[in-house]
Amino acid sequence: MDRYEQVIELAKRRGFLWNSFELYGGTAGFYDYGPLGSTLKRRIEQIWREIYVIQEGFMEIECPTIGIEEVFIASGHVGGFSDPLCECKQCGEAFRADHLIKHIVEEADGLSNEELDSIIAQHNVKCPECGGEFGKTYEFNLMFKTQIGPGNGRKGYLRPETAQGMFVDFLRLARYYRDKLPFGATQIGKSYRNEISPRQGVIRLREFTQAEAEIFIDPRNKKHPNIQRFENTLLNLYSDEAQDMGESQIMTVKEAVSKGIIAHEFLAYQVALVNHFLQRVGISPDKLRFRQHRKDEMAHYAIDCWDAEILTERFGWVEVVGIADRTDYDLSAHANMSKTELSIYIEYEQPRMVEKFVIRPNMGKMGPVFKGKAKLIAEALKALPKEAFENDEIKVSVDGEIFIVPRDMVEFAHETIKVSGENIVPHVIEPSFGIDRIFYALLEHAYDEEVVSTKDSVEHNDEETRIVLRFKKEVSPVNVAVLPLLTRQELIEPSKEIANRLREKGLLVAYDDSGTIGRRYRRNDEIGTPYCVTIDYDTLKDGTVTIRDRDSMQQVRAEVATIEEVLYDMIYRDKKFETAGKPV
RNA sequence: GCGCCGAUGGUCUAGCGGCUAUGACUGGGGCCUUCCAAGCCCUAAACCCGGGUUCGAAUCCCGGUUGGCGCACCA
Repeated sequence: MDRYEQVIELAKRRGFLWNSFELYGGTAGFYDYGPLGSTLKRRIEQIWREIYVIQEGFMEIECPTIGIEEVFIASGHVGGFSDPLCECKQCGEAFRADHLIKHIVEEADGLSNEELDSIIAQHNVKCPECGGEFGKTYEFNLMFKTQIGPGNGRKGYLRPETAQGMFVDFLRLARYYRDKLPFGATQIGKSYRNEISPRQGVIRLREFTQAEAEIFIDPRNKKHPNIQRFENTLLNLYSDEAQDMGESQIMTVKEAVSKGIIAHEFLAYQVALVNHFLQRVGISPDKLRFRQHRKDEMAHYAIDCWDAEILTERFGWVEVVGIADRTDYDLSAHANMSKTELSIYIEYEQPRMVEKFVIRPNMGKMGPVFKGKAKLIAEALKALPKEAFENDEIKVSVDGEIFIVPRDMVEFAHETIKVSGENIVPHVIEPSFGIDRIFYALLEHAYDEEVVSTKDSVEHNDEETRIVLRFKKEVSPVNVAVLPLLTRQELIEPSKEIANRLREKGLLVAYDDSGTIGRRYRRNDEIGTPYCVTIDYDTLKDGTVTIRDRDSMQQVRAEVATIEEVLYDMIYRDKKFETAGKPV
């Protein structure tokens, strides 16, 4: 069994991850999060919220998981997702069917699959790799399609990313933030991609959870006001250049910016923030790197793009976060599609006096001549370039009709006007997290097997393996296990009382009185519970309990009276275990 | 979507045409128990689905589902 299998086996057994629809045989690409899994996932998301929503101030919004067709036409997903593919029967190589016949037909992209098939057959197109014959063309679309409403209602798609919702709401968001850049919005939610062949467990899913932030910034100023926070933070960077050499480099954020390795300060801050988040939830720093997209793999509109990658035993480096400067691509695309300006008005510090060529149609003269069309013609005149007014007669076209306007019907002049600002289309910085992948990486990095001696190891010379999930305390799905040492009424009652007090404090508590104490400790090690509180007969005498530390298996005796504060502080406030009570 | 290999209680597994289907661990109940998977008793729990071959199929064949690997794909 390799590490992946061990982790998945444990996750299945203990209620972290289950195959969806198992009762009916299961379906690839879908996973259920069990009781501990959904708790762990929620705690990861909660830390993400704390960082992005509360600290950075990028408010969370919630958009539908179904989007209408226009949204995905604008975003490029409709076009970019439905490539006609066909495969060579001989070597299995897949090709874009329309590309294969480009040299035969002019407009190859508009053709149906059947038309493509017949052209391929007619012209006897063979596989460029091996000369083999092609199979049928099929549609390759990663979006789930659906119908909104009955009959011939609107076409809809399950969203392939949460990002579009935030672009579509841009004007509302800008208003909410009182038209001041930079601002950002975030969304945590499900996205859907109908993967051809999902594998690798939770690494590639058809329904998955994304946490995305869309940060709108002034394209002329990509500095970050709070960059000093991370200036000296060390990042493991696998830059375009480093990839040529095959080795990543560790350097400070400051250095990465000043050497131009990361395109600009704002992006560098985001890379550092991702680094901070991943380590806080429990990713090992030595299994984390940031890989820059190569020039040829980067989307054409992006300036710079970095993936956070996490090292896993079976899958190698797995991309878990993408951080990109998407420029004004998305806003411009939606502006075009919706015919609505998506920009922010930015006032200059000082109003500027600008020379301008002004056109003033004389409506007194034009009205009698052009009657009802006069107004439209005047509008069209205003849109003409300066050169159009050099002749005596000005040609202008309105609704396909050409009008000749005598020059003396129009006045024009160079004027100096006051301009106090301009409309700017913000650039978008997008950190996009795959929560499910982070979840898996966390399990794998937390998983540990340790050889320990058992109770009767002296007699039997026995050793056994202890499985421990070494979760960070603030993410582990159970904070504290409360265990009566023996299954006896006089111990069970005070135990339940203590458990209730811890719950009132907001801690995630598991109460367990079945089996021997050793068995219960191991059970809790396996699900990563950082502390176990055990109630014994001394508790009844002197009001103390033992607290056992998951990682060291050491125990201290602590006062029952303040037990909830002590545990809370150890879990959330970095209080040291040794200070919790007297060593046992 | 193609090729190769697999699928047996919750988990891991034995089985190789002749069952009433191994075993371990886990789970539940009990006895005993004063801190790291102790012991004893009891108990629950499985042949992925559908066809076929055969007197007889967990076992052989076909199809599907599903998992792994390779190819392709990953906007």
